[in-house]
Formats: sequence, C-alpha cells, structure tokens
Amino acid sequence: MALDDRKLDVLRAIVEDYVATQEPVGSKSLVERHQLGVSPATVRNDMAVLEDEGYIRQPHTSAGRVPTDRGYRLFVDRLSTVKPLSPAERRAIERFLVGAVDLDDVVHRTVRLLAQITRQVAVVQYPSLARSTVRHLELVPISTTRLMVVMIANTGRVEQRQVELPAPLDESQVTTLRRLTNEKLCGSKLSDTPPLVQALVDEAPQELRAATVALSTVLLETLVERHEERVALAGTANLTRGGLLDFQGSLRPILEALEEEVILLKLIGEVEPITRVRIGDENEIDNLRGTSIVSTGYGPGVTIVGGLGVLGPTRMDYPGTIATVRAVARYVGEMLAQN
Amino acid sequence: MALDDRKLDVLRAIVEDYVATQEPVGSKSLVERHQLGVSPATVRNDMAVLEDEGYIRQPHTSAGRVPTDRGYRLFVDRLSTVKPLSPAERRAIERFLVGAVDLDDVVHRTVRLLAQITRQVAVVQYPSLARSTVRHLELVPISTTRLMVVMIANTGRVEQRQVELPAPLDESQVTTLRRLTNEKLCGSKLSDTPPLVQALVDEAPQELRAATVALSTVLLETLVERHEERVALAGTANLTRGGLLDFQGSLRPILEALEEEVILLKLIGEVEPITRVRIGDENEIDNLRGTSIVSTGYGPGVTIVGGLGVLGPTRMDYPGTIATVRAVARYVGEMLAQN
DNA sequence: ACTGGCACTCGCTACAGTCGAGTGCCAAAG
DNA sequence: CTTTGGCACTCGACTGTAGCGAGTGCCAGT
Repeated sequence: MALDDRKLDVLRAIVEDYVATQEPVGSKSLVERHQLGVSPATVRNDMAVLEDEGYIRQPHTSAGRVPTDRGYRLFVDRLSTVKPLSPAERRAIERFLVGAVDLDDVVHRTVRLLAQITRQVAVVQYPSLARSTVRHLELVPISTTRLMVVMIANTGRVEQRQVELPAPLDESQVTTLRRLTNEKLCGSKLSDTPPLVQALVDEAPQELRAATVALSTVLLETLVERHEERVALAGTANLTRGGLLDFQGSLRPILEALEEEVILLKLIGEVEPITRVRIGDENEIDNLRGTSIVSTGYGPGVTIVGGLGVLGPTRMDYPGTIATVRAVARYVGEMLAQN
Repeated sequence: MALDDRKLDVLRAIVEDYVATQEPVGSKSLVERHQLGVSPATVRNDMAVLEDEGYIRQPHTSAGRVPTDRGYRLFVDRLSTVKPLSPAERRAIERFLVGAVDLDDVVHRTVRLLAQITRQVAVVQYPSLARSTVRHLELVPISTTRLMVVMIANTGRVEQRQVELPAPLDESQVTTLRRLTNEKLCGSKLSDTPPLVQALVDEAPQELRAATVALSTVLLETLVERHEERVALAGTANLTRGGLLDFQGSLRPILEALEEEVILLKLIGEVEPITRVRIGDENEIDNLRGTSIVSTGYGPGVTIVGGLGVLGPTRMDYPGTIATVRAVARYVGEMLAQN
C-alpha cells in the first residue's frame, strides 16, 4: 500500500515528538500536539500501516510507537525542511573561529564548536595531505648523518620526520639537497609526488645519490603512505546525555570505535561536498550501529580538503544538526581560504 | 587508638579483596580468603576500630566494609609492595615502542600502550617546550609579507606559526633574519628565550628592525605563552568497565574533565621524577573526585621533560598500576634518549 | 473513509513477605 | 586484656501479587 500524505504527516509528527520527548508516542498525544484534523483512531490505523511498512515499531505490545532507522531515513529524505541557523548561532560560530592562530588552532576550535552547538560528538579531519600541495621542504641537520625533514603544505599542515643518512653530509651538501628537493617538489600535489621523488633520485649528482635514496624512502613513507591523515575529536561527554537511554545503555563500543583514527576517518573522510547522513544500521562500523552520523566535506572555495561531522543517537534533531554541520563547514572553508 | 599489625593486615586484606571482587567484604569471607589466624569476631572488632578511624566504611548498615580514600592512602603508603612487571609485560612494552618513527608516534604509542596494560584511561604529555632547547628555527616565506616560523626543539617537537610582516622582505633579507635568529636562539632553553629575543630585536640591523619586532611577538607568544603544552589521551572506553559501578553511575563529569587539556596537564604535568598518587578526594579537580590518578615524570636520562599517568576508579590495583606507569615512563625516557 | 466505543495487553509502581549476609554486643574462655 | 562463640538484629535484595493507566486492535455505525 502506498503512503498517502496524511500517513507521511503522521510519520513526521512521530519523529518530531519522539526526538523531543524521547518517549514512545501514542495516537492520542499525537493528535493533541499536532493539528492533524483526524481522530486518534484514524491515526492508529495509519500507524498500523506505517508499522507494517517498517517505518515505526512498538517497543512493547502496549506502548506507543518509535521510528525505525527506515523511518528516520524517510524523514530525512522527504519530510524534513532545512532549519536555518539563528543569527545568534551564526555569530557564535564566527566569534569562535576568528582569532585562530594556526591550523591546529583552527581544527581544535572547530571541533569544540561543533560539539558545543550540536551537543553531540564532533569529529574534524585535518586537511588531507593527499589533497594538499607542497609549499616548502626544510632539511635540518641534527648530526652529520641525521636530518630532520619538515614538510609544510599549502593547507598549513606541517609534518616532520627524521632520516638516517648512509654517509655524512656537510653543510653545503645539505643546502644543495634542500634546493634540489624544493625545486622538484614544491607546488605539486602530494598524491602526485611519487614519480617526482623518483626523478629526484635519478637526477641527483653522484655524491648525493645515496642521501637522496634515504630521503626518498622517508618522503614516500611519511608523506604518502603513513598516518597521513589526522583527526580531532570532541564532545564525548555528550554521549552521556539522555542518561543512557540512547545507545541501549552501553557506551563501551562507541568509545572504543571513537578511539580508532581509522574508523573516524571512514566516518567523515568525505571526498564530495555533499552532506551525508548515515542512520543506525546504515553504518558500516558494527560498533556504531545504533548511532547516526552527519558529515560533510569542507575546503577553501569549492575544492574539498577534508571532512567533518558529528555523531549522535539515531534519535537526533536531523534538520538542526545538518544545518549546523553545513554552516560550520562553510565557515571553516572561509577561514582556510584566508591563508 | 593506635593500629597494631593485625589491624593493618585486616585493612590490607579488605583493600585487596575489594579491588578484586568489587563487592563490600565481610568478616567471614575475609578469614576464609586470608590466613589471618583469628576468628571472624575478632576481625569484626578490628573492623569497628578501622571504621572509627575512618579507614573503611559500610555502604549500608548490614553490609560488608569498603575502604575509604583514607584507607587506600594508608594502603598505598605503607601496606603495598611493589609488584614487578612480568617479563611478558616488559617485552610487550618494548615491542610496542620500538619502531616509533617520530615524536607524535612515540607519544601515541605510549598512551595507547599505557591504556591497554592498565586497562584504564591513559594520559601522556608531550615533552614540555619549557624544558626543551631550540634546535633550529626555520623561516619559510609564504608571501613577501608573510612568514611561517617553524621551531624544532631538541625533544623532537615541532611548532609552527605564521607571522604578518609590517613590510615586505626579499629573499636575502629572510636569509639574514634566519641566520640572526638561529645564532641567537639555537641551543638555549625555551624558558630562557625572552631576554634573548629582546636582544635579537635590539641588535638587528636597521632594515630588519621592524621585521624582528613582528617576529619576536610571535615567538614569545607561540613558544612561551600559548598552548605550549600538549597531551594525548587514550582508553576512555575503559571507564565503562565495571558497568557503572565505579564512578557512581555518571561518566559525564569525568569525560568533561578529560576534554580539557588544562585539566589533564594539571593531573600529569609533573616536574619531579617522583611517582605521585592522588586518591579520590585528594584530587583538586572537583569532577574527578571519585577517581584516582597515578602519574610520574619522564625524560631522557635523569632530566624530566614531561609527565604521564593513568586515571581510574579509586578501587584500582595500585601496586600494579604504579609499577606499570613507572616502567612505561622509563622506557619512553630511553626512547627519547636515543634521539 | 472516518469515528467512537470497548475489550485487551502489558509495563510500571507499590506493597508485603522472605531470605541471608553481615553486624554489634556480650559473656565466657584463654 | 584479648580472643572467641553465640545470638539477636538490621536492612538490602529478591519475589510475588495487585491495581493502574497508556496505548492498542477491532468493529460496528455514520
């Protein structure tokens, strides 16, 4: 049976009430709180249909109805209207982000801000190295056989790593090496570096050949393969809101999942600027079924350099959360564009 | 009334049993599990005294006894013997830390290791900048009026910050400025830099005067005053062990406290190599009364460059935790000494 | 197609009763 | 003076019963 407009209205009302009260909602209280223009009995019939179709369910035989993941999905896709942020919220975002002093600062402020406004767990990915270009490579001698390589990306990220040289280099050799690497790599996207690094080795003068080999290993390993991506997390305390009613009582698996950077990256490591909503079981991570995740990409201008998002109970205020996540992503993009 | 040896034995037995079972311990089960050589009635008398003195208490009138903070304190100070780590644990520590590739890596591995072994929340402070010396200062031109300052400390930490110049500088001027700053600051302790930075400004050639002023502001602000200290955290999921029996049911305040870097620093920002144990109410942070914290300093050789520690329920295995924290600190020190 | 009425379900709360671990006290023994 | 066995008492945990009420499904009537 198809769902007519009124049934959709009923579903919307159920979602809204349940999100607000956190209690299963019955037919009577529904008609009281919303102008549906029909009697409780009619609503009950509609509810029976909605339940048959899998959009809502009863926790116990004689209790009210609760939306299912499928119900939330329908709500998000077709029933909710975007809720614009209040001017106060906009101002709060701006005030909070202005004054950030370096990339670390921007990311930390953003993640805290997001957690605070949405009152949920917030995750922000650092600008992805894969999508950055090399601004400068610095080689700092630590001893005659040891260099510290510092890479500065155009997104403001700075990565460092030590490299053990097979043979000692003197000051002028380091200078040459520094010039060569910078000439070769500056301005290129990190994901494009492997062939360039190889060319660097091939073209190096004989005396620097061994050193460039060592250097190239470290460059490839650190900048392309390894932990490459970083994330910041905030607002875990918000998981305890709703006194363990959400998350069926056990925060354990959620906290465990949140400790894994890899998992966080999967959640919010967006490539597209699209805002994505994952509801309950739609989630790929087993530990996080039972939670919903709203994520989006951000970046200066139209290009995307990283993702951010929030995680909360499936019973969350989707319109509000989506609006906030988008707004914060836009502001962060503007912040980055200024550098 | 003074506590004779047997009363101390009884206290020790109570602490051990309670830590193991997590249930109030009664006189009968005590004599069953320990060879005290006396009857339950005698133990009861001793318990009454211990309770008068404030070392133990009854949750309910007709329940067994539970140690108080004061009881744990006495236990830690006088009754517990250091529990040496098993060879397996030692090997696990070594295996886990070997292969760390840069400072970030060392810190992350350490904090996860600590959380895993103790099965509690672990906190590790990055080597304090105040206790580091400057190894190198790099100035990277981003535009003609903008520099990125990258400071590399001897502990491996790298901090960066952008500085807006009052007037454009050309390449050679930047080189001069770089040479001057490095000559002045390299090798000196960060806490000693303020006068040196001032001298740098005073001695700068006329044409670079304005630039050094801008630079000095940023240097002082970033490297000395600002977020200077960083910490890593892991194992929050361990808070949920013991199914909310610890922490009287609410993780909220604890998670909130753990989100504040300032608070974490207070907890483990040790200056001395002494291992410190804070039990329950001894804690200065209100949100964390009800938890215990074991912390110690670490560093290469005898000097201390940072702190690390764990946080758990007052009902924790103190001897084991203390031994682990110390061992991990020692290994981290050795790792750092190798750089 | 909608509505009012009605019987039914079932979780929640309150209350009473039982059980048992553990205590405090006391008088007797060492 | 310390230790011990005995004993009455306390009180939380658990169990079973009963009443309440929100909510449902169904059905007959409009």
